[in-house]
Amino acid sequence: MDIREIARRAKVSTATVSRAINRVPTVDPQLAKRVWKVVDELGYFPNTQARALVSGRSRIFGLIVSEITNPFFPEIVQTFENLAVENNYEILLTSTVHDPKRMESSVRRMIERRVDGVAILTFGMEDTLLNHLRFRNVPLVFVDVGPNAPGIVNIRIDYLNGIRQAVQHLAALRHKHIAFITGPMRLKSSISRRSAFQTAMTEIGLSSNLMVEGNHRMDGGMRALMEFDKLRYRPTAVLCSNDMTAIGVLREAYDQDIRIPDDLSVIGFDDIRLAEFTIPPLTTVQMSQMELAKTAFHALLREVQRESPSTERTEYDLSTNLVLRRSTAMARIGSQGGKVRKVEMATRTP
Amino acid sequence: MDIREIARRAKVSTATVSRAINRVPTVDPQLAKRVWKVVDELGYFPNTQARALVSGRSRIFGLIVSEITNPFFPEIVQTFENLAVENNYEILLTSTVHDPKRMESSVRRMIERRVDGVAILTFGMEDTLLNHLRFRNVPLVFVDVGPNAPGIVNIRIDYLNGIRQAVQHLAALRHKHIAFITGPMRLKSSISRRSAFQTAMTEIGLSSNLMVEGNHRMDGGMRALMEFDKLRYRPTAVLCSNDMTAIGVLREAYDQDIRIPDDLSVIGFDDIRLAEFTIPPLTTVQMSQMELAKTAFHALLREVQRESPSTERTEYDLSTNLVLRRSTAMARIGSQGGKVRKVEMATRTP
DNA sequence: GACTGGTAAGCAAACGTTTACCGCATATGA
DNA sequence: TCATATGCGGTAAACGTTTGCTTACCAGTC
Repeated sequence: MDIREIARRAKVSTATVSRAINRVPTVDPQLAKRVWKVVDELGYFPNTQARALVSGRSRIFGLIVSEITNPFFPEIVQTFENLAVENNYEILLTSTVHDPKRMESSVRRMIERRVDGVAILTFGMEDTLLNHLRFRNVPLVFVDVGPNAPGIVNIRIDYLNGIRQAVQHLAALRHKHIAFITGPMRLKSSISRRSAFQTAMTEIGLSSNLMVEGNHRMDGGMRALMEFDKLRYRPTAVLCSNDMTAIGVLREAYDQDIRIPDDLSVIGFDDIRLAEFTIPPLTTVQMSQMELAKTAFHALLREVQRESPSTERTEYDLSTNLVLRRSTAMARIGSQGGKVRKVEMATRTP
Repeated sequence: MDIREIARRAKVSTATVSRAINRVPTVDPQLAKRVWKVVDELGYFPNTQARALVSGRSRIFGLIVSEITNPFFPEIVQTFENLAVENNYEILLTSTVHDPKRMESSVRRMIERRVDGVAILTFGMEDTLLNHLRFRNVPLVFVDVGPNAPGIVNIRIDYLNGIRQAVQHLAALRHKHIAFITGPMRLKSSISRRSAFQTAMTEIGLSSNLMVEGNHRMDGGMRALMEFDKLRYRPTAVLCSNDMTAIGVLREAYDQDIRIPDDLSVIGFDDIRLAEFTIPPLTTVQMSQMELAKTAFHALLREVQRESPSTERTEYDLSTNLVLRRSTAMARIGSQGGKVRKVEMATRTP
């Protein structure tokens, strides 16, 4: 069943059917109605591949993420998809799972399907791959790590604002030994977060030498907390490079009977949906995934709709903000964080 | 840059280029090498829309889920994608967000993009929509709720096995008052889980009248726990229709100072990745998302590869199993679950 | 009545592949 | 030497749309 079948039955030409379906205003309302009647009767749906072939637009946007199972992304994917249906686009979702081969295959898939644009949310991409895309004039949106080249849209994240709020919140609660668990240091975003932390600490005259490297996953947070135990001056508060790390800290603290927030204050980063439901609910720096997705999508849409290939480099800004929940508390005077609870437990347990 | 350009430069016909690229064995190795050389030099990638148009296969599988932000799905999507890249397929991911309009648009998008098959993981679909797909002979995979019709693959979940294990585990821990928080009762899967619970309870002579309806989300679990407070005989253990509900219970228990598992044992269902990292780690019934995704994908692949449109109805089985973690404990003799801790707290707080 | 201008519909080319079919060259057997 | 078989490469049709150009029709003008 194709457009010709419709044309035959509606006794018009295929051109008219095409125009009617695409709601071209010059077609006579009578004819259009006749066409639509047949279309509905037969349950006809236009073939997008044929459309794409002749029009040169696939109406597909690529979305490259690092891994779909990272709770940071589902919200983004969902928002992206919502916008896609609103605008008659499809999403080609691809994940690199931190594997260069997969990154390469992602790019290949994008090109083979002739996507109209790609949002790259994977914090880094090899130049040769990037060039494949650039060479074909595919509109590109990066977050944070895009090369500073014409025709590439960058979404810049203002890490400092939220992290400063977090640090100052802890300082106001009398914390002096504030630790930071970084992300994997090969990631630009990890580096940015860490230097925001250092800046914020220095600003208020605190030392930022209490740092250990995590991996943006829960086990990294767990291990980091164990690292702190070995230290002479244990932190009374810890800021994490993302929420998953913080959740790992919460979990390890539970195992070690370190009470959160009484014995240790914890702050995360990202504000994933789950942060509201941890135990205790996690105070964290919000970086809105919805905003991020919206910005990326609309940037792509804008690039696609402009006729002349954009030459200036576009930037968008995304701010971050502390959201207070229940994982921080006043530092206990003169004390360090750590295993204090075990004793109390002993008195309590029957 | 197209196949003709390659042909011109390699001084062969487009047919030969096509054959070389598709690794048809009859083409002379010399020629093939020449073709590949040009292909690599120019960075040529075949246009999948043109391929799809002439071959009649899009090499796209549809994947309809209810919402991507539900932590049950990312694992499935990831597995699906991994299999897709292995087999040179793409995924058209679509979510219904529990909206009939979106369900309809999902189906339309699948048809317009001419997917080679659809996995429907959304626990139910209207008949008229279903017929659009069936009419076009699109291979379909359902979980649990597929109509019992020829050509439709169903993955049947053995809820009873896992739920029986859960119930018997609780019974062995001396629990008598075991509650169940259902999912939304318009879902077939919710009904199946509930009746598995009833069966398992009846089998061992326990009454299964302690049930309240949840919504498969955290807030549903929280509300359900509050419901129990109003009861004369409060449960000492609660089984949840999914893990998100259980996480809600954990969270509400934390707010009410109900200790898990000391005061209340909690068991979830699904075993999402997160279940290992709740506080305390959640004992739950595992229904492997990876297995589910693999089964669905391979079923689709099989349907696509067979030449004659399958006429017999295919079924696959997926079993469920209890995985023990730390959210269950011995029932306290003669006691009911509930707010006992608050008193102790009072003695502890300075 | 002939011409012009405007509007709406139709014709046919084009998009980038795959593949059925054909033809040519070489090998094979008589 | 010639007829036939074999194998490989090329020609061109086909896939289902969109859209530039042409045509047809009608009304208005002189």
